[in-house]
Amino acid sequence: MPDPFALDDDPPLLPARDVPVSGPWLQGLNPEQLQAVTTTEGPVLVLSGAGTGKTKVLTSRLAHILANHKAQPWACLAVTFTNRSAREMRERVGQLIGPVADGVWLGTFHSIAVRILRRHAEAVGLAANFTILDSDDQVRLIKQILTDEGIDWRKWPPQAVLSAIQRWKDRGLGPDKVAGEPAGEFAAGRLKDLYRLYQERLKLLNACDFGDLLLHCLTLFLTRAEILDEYQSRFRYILVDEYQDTNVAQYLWLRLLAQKHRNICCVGDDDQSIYSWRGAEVGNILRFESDFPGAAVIRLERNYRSTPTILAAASALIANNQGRLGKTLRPGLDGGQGDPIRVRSVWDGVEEARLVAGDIDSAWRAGEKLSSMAILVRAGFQTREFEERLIGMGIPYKVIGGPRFYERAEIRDAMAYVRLVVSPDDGLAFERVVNLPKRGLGDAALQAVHALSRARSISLFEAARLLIETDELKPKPRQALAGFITDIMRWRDQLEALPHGELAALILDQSGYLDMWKRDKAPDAAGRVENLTELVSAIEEFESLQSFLEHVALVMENDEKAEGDRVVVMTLHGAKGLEFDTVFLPGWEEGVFPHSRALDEGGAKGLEEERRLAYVGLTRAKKRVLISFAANRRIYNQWQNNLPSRFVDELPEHAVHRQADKGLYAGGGSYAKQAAKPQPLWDTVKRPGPEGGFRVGERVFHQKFGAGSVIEIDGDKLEIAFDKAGMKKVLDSFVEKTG
DNA sequence: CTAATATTTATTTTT
DNA sequence: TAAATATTAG
Repeated sequence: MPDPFALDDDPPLLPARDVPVSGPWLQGLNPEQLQAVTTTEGPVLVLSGAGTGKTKVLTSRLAHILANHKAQPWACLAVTFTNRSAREMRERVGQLIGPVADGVWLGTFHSIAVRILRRHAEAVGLAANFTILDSDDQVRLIKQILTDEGIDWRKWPPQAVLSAIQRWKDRGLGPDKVAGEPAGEFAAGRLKDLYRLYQERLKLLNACDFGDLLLHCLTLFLTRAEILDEYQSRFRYILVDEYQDTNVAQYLWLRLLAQKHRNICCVGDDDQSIYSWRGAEVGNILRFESDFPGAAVIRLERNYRSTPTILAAASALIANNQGRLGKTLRPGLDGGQGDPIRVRSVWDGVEEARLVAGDIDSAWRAGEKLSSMAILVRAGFQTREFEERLIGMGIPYKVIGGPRFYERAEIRDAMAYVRLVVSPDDGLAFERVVNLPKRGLGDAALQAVHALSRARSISLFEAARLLIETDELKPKPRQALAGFITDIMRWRDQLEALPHGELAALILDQSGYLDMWKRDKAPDAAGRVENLTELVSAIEEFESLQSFLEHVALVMENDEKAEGDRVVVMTLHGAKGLEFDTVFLPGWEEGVFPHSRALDEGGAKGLEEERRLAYVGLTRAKKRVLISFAANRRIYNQWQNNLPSRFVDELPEHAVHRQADKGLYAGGGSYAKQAAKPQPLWDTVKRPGPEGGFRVGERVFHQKFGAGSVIEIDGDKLEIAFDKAGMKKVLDSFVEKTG
């Protein structure tokens, strides 16, 4: 394979003890980091606590290997979990040593697996152009199988079947390997059959789900020794990010690949393992030394992010977990102890939101950036109360973690059209859009298509094409279906002729799909039309429709960057890997956090994972942490009386400052001990507000509330009568004048 | 086939 | 509460 960035034809390996070429990539590393970077030979486990510079180590290490000509770029494999970290790593290595880095096999587990699998697809019974299913397709497929098998899918939700199958795949178990697994009562004990049928259907469709990417790779390696050998020989150096999050399949995959050269470096933190419910095995990191005898274990404990107080609190909290590899975060920054962690109790969720938003507001007025603050919640539903309050106060914010672009219905529909044009035999795409927009094709017509497709073992598209030649269907649906088929074929003919961006736009237009949304009067329809326009321009960025589809399958971007200066509101899971000056941790109540369900389902292990989540939350903060809990919370319409989270009591007394609402916990509980000492967190300085220039009676528009008229003006605050939302007080910078 | 009504069920979600 | 889904009446 010719490579423009080749260093040598066949680089001689340097003797292990040779003096390494030094360079910018070794600058500014502390002794432990330096050791982690320069111990290139043999297995290395880097236990990297929060904020100890793990990305720095990974990138410097890769740069070090390449700059010392220890291996060609393409003999290095670096795997991450997210596209975001892959991108960041690529950029940073590039900055250190230039474009040589481009040749490295650097990417997510899944993208690397696809790359390998495309080359050897036939060895696992697929064609090289196999498609990768999204979760909608998977559910649809399972639903079909359940129907075929006469299993009531209302009683056994397809989602649940799917997640059971996924857990098996996470553990590297194919349908033939689950024999030893408990059958369970699920779907009358037929779960294993369903798994087998599901896999058969996938093969028939020439498709894969996400789990398959890894699983098929494993099968490939285990059944074709020569292929395994090729990759084992190729990858002299392997680097793994977030090792604590690997599942069994990924672990086996890595272990196979690393077997020959044994130069594998895994970086992770057992204390930040928060994805076990998705198949991640902390065991992988705990077992590393026995799996790779002679492994060097390097601990990075010097934290360059948080104040000593925050570190003390986080360390004390996590010390309550059993079976840790054990690390102690040590402050690595100069400066004082920092502010104590504030723990505050409030009456209810509304008051909690008021308190937090008030703090944010005064910090903002004091000149603090909104983007330096974050509200981290346990579960999505908690964001609402904060949102309402922030809107009310006119504080710009961004909730991160909503539906992702490529998961929106309109985007998936549009992509189904594109898929169908690129590969008409894509049955799932066919089903998704045959009757969208409504063409008058109902159950009856679709049943007929399905029946024929099954009887002749042909695709749905093919079956439909035959069917419209017959009188099987009533005239109306027959016409409709014929129109659909000819549309698809016509677009297909234009695949070569038209630039693919134009073709995509044409498809959306002629299919009537775009029109469907344009005509829709629902409030979110306009946004959907916009999304579709955005999709078309995204398509234009790619070489071809095929490469676009591949990109989408693999890169379900969730990198919504908060544009402008905004407070971010997100889940604790979403915050992993990020940092903020000030972190608000609301909802520290038994049942909410730790979440009762985690406790019910996970028992003691579940509790430990919740505690790790708390640890992740605390260690996101550079300067300040503000924890709060409400005595009363309304959950699904009923009021609950909550006790403070046990995690609150696990924080060391010296690091916290407790503050209780007057009258709350007055009986002498620990929250009455320290009376509320009003103590402003930030100095209040008037923030220079933008000159509004609004007039009473003027018509304005607000993102959330819609159109309205100004009723009263109070400095930069406006009292507005919204046509739909009623009377609200908002900040002038949040509304714009209309016509 | 569609639209209106009833019922259900509420963690976390890197790809 | 409210969103998502299932049922049923038109």
